[in-house]
Amino acid sequence: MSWSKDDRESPRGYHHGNLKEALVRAALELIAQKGPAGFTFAEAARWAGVSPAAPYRHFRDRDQLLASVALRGFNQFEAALARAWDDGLPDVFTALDRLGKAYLGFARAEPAYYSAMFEAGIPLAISPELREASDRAFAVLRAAAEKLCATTPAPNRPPALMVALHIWAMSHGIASLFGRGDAARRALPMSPEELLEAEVLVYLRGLGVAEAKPNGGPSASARNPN
Amino acid sequence: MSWSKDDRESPRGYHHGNLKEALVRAALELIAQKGPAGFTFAEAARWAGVSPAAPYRHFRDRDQLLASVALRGFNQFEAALARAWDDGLPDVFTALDRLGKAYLGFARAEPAYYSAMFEAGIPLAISPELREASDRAFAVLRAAAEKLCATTPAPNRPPALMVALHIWAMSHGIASLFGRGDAARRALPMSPEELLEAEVLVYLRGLGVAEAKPNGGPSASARNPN
DNA sequence: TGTACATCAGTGAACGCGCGTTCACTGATGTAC
DNA sequence: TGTACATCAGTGAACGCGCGTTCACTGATGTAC
Repeated sequence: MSWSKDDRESPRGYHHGNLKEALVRAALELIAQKGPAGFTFAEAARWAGVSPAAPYRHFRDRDQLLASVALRGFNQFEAALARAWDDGLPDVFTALDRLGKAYLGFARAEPAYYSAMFEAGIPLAISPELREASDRAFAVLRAAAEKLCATTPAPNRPPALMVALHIWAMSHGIASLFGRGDAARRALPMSPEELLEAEVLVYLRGLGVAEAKPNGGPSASARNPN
Repeated sequence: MSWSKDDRESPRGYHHGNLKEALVRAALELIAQKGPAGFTFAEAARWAGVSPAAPYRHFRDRDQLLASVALRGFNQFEAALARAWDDGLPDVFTALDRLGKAYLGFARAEPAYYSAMFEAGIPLAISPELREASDRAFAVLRAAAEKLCATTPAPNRPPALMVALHIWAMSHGIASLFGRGDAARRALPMSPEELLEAEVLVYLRGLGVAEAKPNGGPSASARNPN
């Protein structure tokens, strides 16, 4: 997120070369430092080493820049979730546990992306790409829910969409209440990861799918919440 | 939230009479309109019909005013939750369902309070009162979790603190992802209330406490999520 | 290979604006006697 | 009951500042011929 070699290596002349990219990175850095509110168009320009008028060549306004940040965030988020889920291999429960950890990991490692995506108040309707990117990210959760539900015999199989929304809500709830270490937070009896894992475990048992692996739980690091 | 009779009835002379109160209300109104970021000290003063220097008699800065808003928010939140929980009467499950609905109801009816409390980035450490108010609100969830856990035989009774945190995370997750109608949101197959109720039901079944009332579920409006 | 020209990305100066904050002040209120 | 005085809450003018936005401009790049 800080200056990388790429930014500095050629001392740039009149043309920046990759200003759009640099502005997105500047925005990320500023959001990380001061929250989505504490970032201004002018400061992003300064950060990119460019005059205050230059950003207007690339973004109509602040919101469009923020939307651009959120868009990249959703893409990276989707990639991280998909990588963790890995099509449910080697088994649904192990993969689901990885998925939850990836969710929390992303929120913690990329708080700027996360807040641009979920807390900055950018409406998804601002651009079709944004909505699509958001949908693709959710589709990973949805796919996981499908596979999970498929382990239950059809008669009382829960609706996968609902399960996906529940998993999302649990993950987001824990991420946004306890997931970012910096702010003065409530002391917890366990890490956010453990808390989420336990929550999902209980939930799965309630769905009637977790019984499939009664001995030891879904992953090596699982602890019995009882 | 808008001008009530109290504000207008005496046309006020040199002294406002209740400026502190009026500033808190102005902040609430402004936060409701434009989010916690889009509210300024100066505008709150204008809203209260007072010179821009006047607020300094009552608040050191913007953050202290925001903290004051959050403090009142926690107090009202606690009251609403406690009223809904009603000591777990007539039975734990009915009361818990009311509690969840009260949580979502508060977040929807008082988005300004809710975001000052959870999203404005005010650290709880800013004042002891704030932390205490927040603790008291959480204590209601905690009490509910205690009573819930007490329905399970001791040997594998889940830790109440963990259960309280889980319930909080579910409620907050749903409230902040789907709970506020205004922003362009994702289309849902059910209302946030139904979604949360179903989620908690599954979770309770997973805990092993919901079996106590297998027929019909915890409340009249409960739907079997299967 | 060289030249003319169009296009493009960034400049820098300027503007109006609202904000946060300060200051000496003044009008209102309450209290001591 | 009246007067003097202290305290307090709000005034209004002023300041420096950074922001968003515009404008005519200019340096660099690419392309046609």
